[in-house]
Amino acid sequence: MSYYYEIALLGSPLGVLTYSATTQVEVGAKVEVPLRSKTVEGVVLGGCDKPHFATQPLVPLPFFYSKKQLELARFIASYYFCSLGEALALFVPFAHDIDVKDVQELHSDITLTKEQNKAMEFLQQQEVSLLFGDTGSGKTEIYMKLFEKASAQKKRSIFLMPEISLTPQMEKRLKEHFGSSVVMWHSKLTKKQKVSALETIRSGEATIIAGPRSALFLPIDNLGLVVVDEEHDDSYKASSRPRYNARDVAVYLGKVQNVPVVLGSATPTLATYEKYPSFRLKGRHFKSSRSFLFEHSLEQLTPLILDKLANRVEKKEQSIVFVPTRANFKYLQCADCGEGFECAFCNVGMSLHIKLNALKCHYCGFIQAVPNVCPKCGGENLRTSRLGTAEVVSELRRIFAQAIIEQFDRDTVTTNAKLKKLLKRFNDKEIDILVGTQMLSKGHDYHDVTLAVVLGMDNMLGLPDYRAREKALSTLVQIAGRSGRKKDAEVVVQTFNEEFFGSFVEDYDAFLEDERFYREGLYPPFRRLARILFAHKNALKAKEQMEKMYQNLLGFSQTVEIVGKGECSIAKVAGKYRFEILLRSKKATDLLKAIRASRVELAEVDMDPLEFS
DNA sequence: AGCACGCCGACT
DNA sequence: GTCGGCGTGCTC
Repeated sequence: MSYYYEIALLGSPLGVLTYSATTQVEVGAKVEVPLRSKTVEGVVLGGCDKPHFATQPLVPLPFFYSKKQLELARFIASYYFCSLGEALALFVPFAHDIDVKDVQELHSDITLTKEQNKAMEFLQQQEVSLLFGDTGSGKTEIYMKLFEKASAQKKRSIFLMPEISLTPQMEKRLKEHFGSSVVMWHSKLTKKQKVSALETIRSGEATIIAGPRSALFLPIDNLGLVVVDEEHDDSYKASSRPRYNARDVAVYLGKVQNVPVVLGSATPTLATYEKYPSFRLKGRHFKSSRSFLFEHSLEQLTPLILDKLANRVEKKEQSIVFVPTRANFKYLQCADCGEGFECAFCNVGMSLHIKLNALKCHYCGFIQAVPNVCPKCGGENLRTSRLGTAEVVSELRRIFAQAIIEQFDRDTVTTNAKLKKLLKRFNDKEIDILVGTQMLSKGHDYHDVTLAVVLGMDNMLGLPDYRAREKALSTLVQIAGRSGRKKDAEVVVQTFNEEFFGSFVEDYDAFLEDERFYREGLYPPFRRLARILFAHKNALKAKEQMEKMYQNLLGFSQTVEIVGKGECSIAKVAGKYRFEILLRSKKATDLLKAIRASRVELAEVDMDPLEFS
């Protein structure tokens, strides 16, 4: 007697395949199956009739995906256009299908202010809601109180944060109140750590499961709440298949599990602000004040900035300097003939890294020696442009020889240990000036910063992205929020757009209202976008597929607008030529319908895209 | 004729 | 995605 089952292959873009078994196997069971000359893992989706072709046998494994995990995976596969196997590969299965213990109740000494209490009560009444609270207004305490309330109902909570790098300090903070009821989960855990984390979840000891995107996909019973902190952060969007947005998947998870979802931010996206009811939590419970100073200048270390920094160094106070670019300079160019130094594999300029004595491509990692003369005209006048963190650090070290100045970006902070060490040194006052990229703006606590210098805002604002204003302003607000926690602080913003930043930096509500008019009828959240990418090392092949899909899409002109098609703005990355189609519609379902019916090979669908290069 | 490389299609 | 079959083209 044989049984036949449809199997989704984990991580494979292939469709469902049929395998046989001599005994019955449960739906959701993890199995091993032969594929070609290899053994791969899969998930049983259901039984089926004996097929007309010969089948191979499956081997059941002692792991199971729950009905709800399967349902969420189906949503991801259909909305984000990947195979069910690719979607299921995100999930962690149960080690046993039974044996779920009671949730432990949490008790902490957290007391909320009147306003925080009001916020909590509001959030508890909504299915999905936004906690729109200024940096330092006490959002985290509200989350913690919500976790406590959920545990009183014998329910557990998922707490999402944008990046692994933010987990250590949040872990510390959570554990101060809830001890071993907190478990952190992220992809960088060792195998052993993962096993132990899963054990605490299974045993019922873990009541709060916290981490970045991947924390959404654990086998959690008795879920009572999902909190997405820093909901505005682009890190929630996966940049490879499945290109899901963890914030949106969290909302869907809440719907599937019938559990409230709380999104929190000091700088919420317009999308979230428009879509969900929000509670506005104003003010900061720090007593210090913050003043803004706008300097109309191109991106550089001006006398004003150096003067302010000198003043802080003298007073033994701490400063942070934000620069949106890594390396010493983003570009190198021949001043005689204008020739730029492009990566051999990508259509992007190579960045100058003086420490490596090399030009490096920030897209594919290709490295080449720094040329002495222009390879095109032989000219010796090579010119750098677009200041980066490394250059700011070396200039500041030259100017302030007595001060300790450190770099804080992806080039220097390569491991969690380095991050921890750097943050500890900064908070122990061993560092005077911390120079960094976006990393600097992301939720790390600096207690005693009295000066924040913000460079490059105009470059961010000028990006060809409908969210450029939102991104630039939220970055500025977030960086400003890192300063002035204990003592009064100054924020120096280098920009020619004082009008924009000046009007909104202390009034994000007003920005959201203004932004609504700018986007109405054109951009999300009022319209939905999908970007279809075609990448291939043969440019013609990529282009042909784009044209083919374009033709197919023309049939949907009633519901879906083709905003543009052609070469991507970065036409080649890692040796692959890239073409795109950008689609817009009033309804996501219309986009999905049109894409489903028009899809061709090579077409990589990016729903609700955040990247347009 | 023998082999390396690259493209294309199938995978149960 | 990845493997293997096969065709092209170069070398012995």
